[in-house]
Amino acid sequence: MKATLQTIADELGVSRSTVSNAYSRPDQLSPELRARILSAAQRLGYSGPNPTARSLRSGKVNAIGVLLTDNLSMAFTDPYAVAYLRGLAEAASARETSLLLLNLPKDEAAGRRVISNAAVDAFCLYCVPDWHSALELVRSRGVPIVIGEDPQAFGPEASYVGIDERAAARRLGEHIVNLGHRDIAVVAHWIVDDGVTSQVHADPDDLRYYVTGERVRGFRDAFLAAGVPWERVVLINAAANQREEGAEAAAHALDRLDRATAILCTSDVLALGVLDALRVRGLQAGRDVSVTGFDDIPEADAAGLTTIRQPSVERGRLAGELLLDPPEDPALRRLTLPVSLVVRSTTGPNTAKEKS
Amino acid sequence: MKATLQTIADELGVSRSTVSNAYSRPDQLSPELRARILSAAQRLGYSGPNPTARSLRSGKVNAIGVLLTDNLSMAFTDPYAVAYLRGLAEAASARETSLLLLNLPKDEAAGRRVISNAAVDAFCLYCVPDWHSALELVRSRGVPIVIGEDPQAFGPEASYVGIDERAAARRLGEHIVNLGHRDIAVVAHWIVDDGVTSQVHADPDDLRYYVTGERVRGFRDAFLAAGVPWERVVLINAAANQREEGAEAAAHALDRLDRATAILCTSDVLALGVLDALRVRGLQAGRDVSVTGFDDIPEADAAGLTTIRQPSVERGRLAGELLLDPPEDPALRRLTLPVSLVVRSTTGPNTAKEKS
DNA sequence: CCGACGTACTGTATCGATACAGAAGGAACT
DNA sequence: AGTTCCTTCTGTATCGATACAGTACGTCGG
Repeated sequence: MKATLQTIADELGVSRSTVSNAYSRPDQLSPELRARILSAAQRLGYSGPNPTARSLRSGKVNAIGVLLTDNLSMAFTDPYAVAYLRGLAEAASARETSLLLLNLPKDEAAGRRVISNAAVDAFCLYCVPDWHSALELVRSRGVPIVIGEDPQAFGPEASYVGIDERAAARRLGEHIVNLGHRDIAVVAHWIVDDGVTSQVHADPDDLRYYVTGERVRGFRDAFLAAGVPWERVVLINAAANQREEGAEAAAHALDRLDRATAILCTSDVLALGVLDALRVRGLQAGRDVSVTGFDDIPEADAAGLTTIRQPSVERGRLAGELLLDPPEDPALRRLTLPVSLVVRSTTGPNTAKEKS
Repeated sequence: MKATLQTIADELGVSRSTVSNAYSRPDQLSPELRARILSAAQRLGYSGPNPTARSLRSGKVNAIGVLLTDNLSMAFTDPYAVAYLRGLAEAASARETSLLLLNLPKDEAAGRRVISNAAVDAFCLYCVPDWHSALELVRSRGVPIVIGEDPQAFGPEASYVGIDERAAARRLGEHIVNLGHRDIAVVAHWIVDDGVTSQVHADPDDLRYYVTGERVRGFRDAFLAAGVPWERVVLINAAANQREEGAEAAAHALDRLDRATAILCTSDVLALGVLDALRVRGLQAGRDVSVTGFDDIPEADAAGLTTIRQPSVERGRLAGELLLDPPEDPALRRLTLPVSLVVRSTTGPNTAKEKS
């Protein structure tokens, strides 16, 4: 039989309310009585108010639900995701709030149960496939939501912290075409049925994953403005957002007669893999082939990678703050953060002979 | 006014129990009525039983609390920790249980509140400083606990999944002394007050962090057995378990006249940093200087690092299983997993001229 | 025709706390 | 002395569900 507030109250002959106050509102009772209560609690092995009961009554859980797809290790492995989570955890921790990691299993019914059963004050969605079936259920829970990707995904009532993915990607594309590149490959990660890293013919509007789609469309915007038709661009699907897949993907751009002179990637992780592939082939990034990434993860600096810097930690931190201290003004709940183009050594002028 | 079970019950003129059964025990009512209930719920914007209330009544939360020190990014950055968490999440997810990340803040009172308020069915402790003040509170919560480090930390009632750290380290030490090395440095991460990477004079029994202490003691066991006194060993404190600090620490072993011919590290991450430092100095690992790690993280293979392989993912998975499906027999709740010595290219015979 | 049984649903007690109105008693002020 | 106020504690209602015993009603074998 576990001790409860009532156990302590009976022991000391005081009311349950008073014992509750000893924990939750110490100013409501005399210090002496409070000391007696706490020592009786210690003696009886009572470790403080039951969190579940407290949550039921007070309506607060002090937890944010973080939705992760079943590919959970991605959330820990991808440097951008780690940075985001760190920012989120910082904001939460500062408010004595914890993160509940909700790993959505493949089975749809099980996923619905996980969401329904999650005791949380709010949900944070990031890196969640935007077509996932359980998302509607998240909204129906009626708690605050913050999203980090498609600003339209949940309608205007959801908070949003993101960047203008497309405009940012366009800046990378412009940088590349301004350097004179015309034989261009794009390495992107999205979901295709076979899940193999390979060259594909795809319309950027068909790519699953909002972020990937926007970034590729941004590249295309730049190419079209410079007179490079999309058909001339080699689009390569990376089966996962991993360095190895980036290297794999690069093979499709490098090991052919009309070798690309520039490879744009939808993430730094993929770009690092592309750089690996260059190294293996004795090619020099920035001279023989230009390479760009996206995100500016810590490793990008050491690799000299030209990329878009985005405030990843800040994104997470702001997401947490929007959930826990929402501003009155709805406009302030939809934040688009600035990014910057970071030009390093992996991009340079096109030195290849111009095709006839 | 949010809808509850009662709202739906009133709407349809049935009892609250029946509505509850529609969600939790579908076999207790006719399919037709259940369909009517679910559709009324949809109409009234009811998203299923309130998780908090359900938890209060049923006594289950479907969450495991994972204690992390305030250095939260470590948990996501350290490859061993990531692997462990992945295993834990796998075991939890298979049982529709989520992980509640409890980030203990520096402030002690706040840390106690975080632990007290955590609605969890069990706690998992790993990578938590063993001297942390909040740990006693964890035990007093009276829920199952699994620990991953010092098997004695919580007494026999806590489950335990670990390895024999000391014996494993001893195998590395024996490998090194068998190769003829006598001028040895040890790079270890523990907590000292100034938090600077530097050579120190310390007794292995004084190192804070159980794991570091055991591993260093294991090294010493091997040295002593081979006749190498501990005083001859250079012990270097790495300020953090990070690659950069490993490189920094290596300087203290390499940039001196009596250069060490072998450097043993308490983790692969540190060892990778030591290898970086060798490379910068034009030294070859395994020929000029032998280097060992610990853990066998994925990067260790590529680096050719001699190390101890331990089942990191498995450790996490078993921890989750012990918490969620505890075996009857208490002996089966205390698991010591096997490890293996993996000899790769970073260790080799001592080729330095023997000191006079 | 009767008792046993199964199905479908109901009603009340309960999980363990907090909120809030209120009571008792003493101090302070007029 | 009477009023007000403050401090300190009490008592009841309530948060939103589930457990479990109980009821109503049909079915079925003997």
